[in-house]
Amino acid sequence: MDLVIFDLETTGLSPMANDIIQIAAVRVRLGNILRAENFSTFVNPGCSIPAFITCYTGISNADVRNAPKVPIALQQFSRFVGENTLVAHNGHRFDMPFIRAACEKSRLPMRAIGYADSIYLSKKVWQSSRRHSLDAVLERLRLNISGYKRHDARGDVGILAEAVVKMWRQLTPGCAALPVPIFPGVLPR
DNA sequence: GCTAGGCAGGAACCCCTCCTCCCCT
Repeated sequence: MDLVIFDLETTGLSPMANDIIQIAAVRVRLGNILRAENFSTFVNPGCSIPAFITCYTGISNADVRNAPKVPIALQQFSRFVGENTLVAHNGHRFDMPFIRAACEKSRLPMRAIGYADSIYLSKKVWQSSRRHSLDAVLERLRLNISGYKRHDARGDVGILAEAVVKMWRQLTPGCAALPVPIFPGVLPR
């Protein structure tokens, strides 16, 4: 069983009011990042991207104009994931609710998929800390992120994969099983 | 020109509700 580390960029924070504009993912097997096995796509949200989101993510209307719409992009992502376990940072509160809402809005038939939230890895490694943002995790792990573009799903997913593997090795040196809860989520069927 | 929604977890209190903070784009 592999892990699929993924990240979404969206037009805002509300799964009901906002839409996905980029999905990126990379596969991890037994604690090793399989960099060649990656997925990334811009997503055409069918609406204009707010200026502050373009400022924050660097993703413009021109980037998504010819991209697949949400249902197609999510179905492609779902095929890439297969039956493997998803991992996202704050996925429990952000990414997975976004995917569920996007499926519901597009009336896509759904299937069950397990997912973990890397915030729980951070909470397990640094139990006394209250800060578990991705930036806080990167700072504590002293990861060199100079080759990655932050707030672009492709960059963030590369960074997150490195962070997940590093925390995982600290908690379970053999990287046998992920030592955090696996929650029930959904992807398009 | 535009910057918001909702969960988790703690406090106070005894089972909920309220409150505050975190975290994501």
